[in-house]
Amino acid sequence: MAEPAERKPRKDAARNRAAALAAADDLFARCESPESVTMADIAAAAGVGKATLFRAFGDRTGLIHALYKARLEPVGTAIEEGPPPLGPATPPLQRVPALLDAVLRFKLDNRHLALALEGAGGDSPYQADHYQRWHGMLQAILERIPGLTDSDFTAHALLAAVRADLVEHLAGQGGVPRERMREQLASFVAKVLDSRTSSGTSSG
Amino acid sequence: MAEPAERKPRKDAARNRAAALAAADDLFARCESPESVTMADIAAAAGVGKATLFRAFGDRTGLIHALYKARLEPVGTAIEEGPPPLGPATPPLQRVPALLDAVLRFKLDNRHLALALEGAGGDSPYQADHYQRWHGMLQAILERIPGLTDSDFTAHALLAAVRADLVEHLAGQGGVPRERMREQLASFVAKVLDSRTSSGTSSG
DNA sequence: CAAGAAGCGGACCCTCGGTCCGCATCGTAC
DNA sequence: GTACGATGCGGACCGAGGGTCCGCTTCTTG
Repeated sequence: MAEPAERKPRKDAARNRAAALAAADDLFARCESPESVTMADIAAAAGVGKATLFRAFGDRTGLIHALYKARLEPVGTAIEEGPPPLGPATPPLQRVPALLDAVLRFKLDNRHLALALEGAGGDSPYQADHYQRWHGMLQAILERIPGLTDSDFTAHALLAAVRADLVEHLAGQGGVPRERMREQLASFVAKVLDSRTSSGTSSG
Repeated sequence: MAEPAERKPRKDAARNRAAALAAADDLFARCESPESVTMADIAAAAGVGKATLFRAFGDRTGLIHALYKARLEPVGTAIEEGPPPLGPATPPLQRVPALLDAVLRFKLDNRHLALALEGAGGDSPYQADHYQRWHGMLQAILERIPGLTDSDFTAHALLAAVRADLVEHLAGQGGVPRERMREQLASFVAKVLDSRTSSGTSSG
């Protein structure tokens, strides 16, 4: 009752929305810098007016979020309710690297999109729901590792290692091949998890 | 001879440049989001014309870089040729956490500026010289730690943990106090360094 | 002090995100 | 099928901000 909202959209509206997403997806994939893809470009490529974009998605970041969310859904559910090594049945010490590897692969597979999202506008990526989701999941898993402290910060720090622009820098300019990068990340995560987890907080 | 360039600048030019830097510094420190500080604002605050800014710094990112570089200089030299625990005389296992702590403190002390820089325009922060410098130093130190592999990636990953927007997120919205954050970072770095550094790179 | 170089500044341009409003299209009731 | 409101469409339009141009001022130098 509190939410009668959400009438089902009209047919043409749905079609236009889909066309916009497809066009945007395509443009972001092709173009070098996400900045170079303008809303007018997307509208033109989708064969709709600019206003249609803004009506459907609110603003530029809304569009990018919608795109990202669609791509992200499979990964999210795979982690939340899928089979091992990603799913909840996996013991934490294996699940953490699996999760980060999944995130890395996702960013490698969606480089331009991820870049567009994290570089979007100037509002911090840490506000975005998808980040909150990943961080929440990772932190929850970390918390189940005995002796590991500061799960909140640790989750942030680990996720920072797979930030889109870093991945792009390494894969793009750095020329680091995919598998090599996965190994390096795995090795790094292992270091964090393997260490004798007596908190070494040296005071001051 | 190959570089006759760099005539010494005219007096008023130097004065205006300094005024611009001071004004920009001030504005960035006051305003919430770096986005909200426009070039026109800076010009007005400095009492000069917009063209003077662009002549002196090339473009917006040039101005921010110049500001940042000035602030950064002391820290850079402290690491490169200062006394322990930052300077080169320090053994690697202590110098790495010292360096990262210095970076963290710097970002905490210059939050707005760092945010402005890393969020600047949309061009990756990994291209910037100051990042290259820090990464280079950190990697060089890491390389001197026996048994530690992938010093390049490790340096990136460690520096990612102190990225401006993460620091801002934790210190700002998260309300994490300064000392707490330093402890968490130290603990994280310790985990990376302390672990039995047999490279865990599982092949394939 | 004269002359030319160097710099100045604000009016101006362009791009781009975002909005407005008259018109077309859709869903529906008859 | 048709008439009629509601919903959506689209391109002209707006405002803001980065960056440039050009006639004028100020510094430098002999």
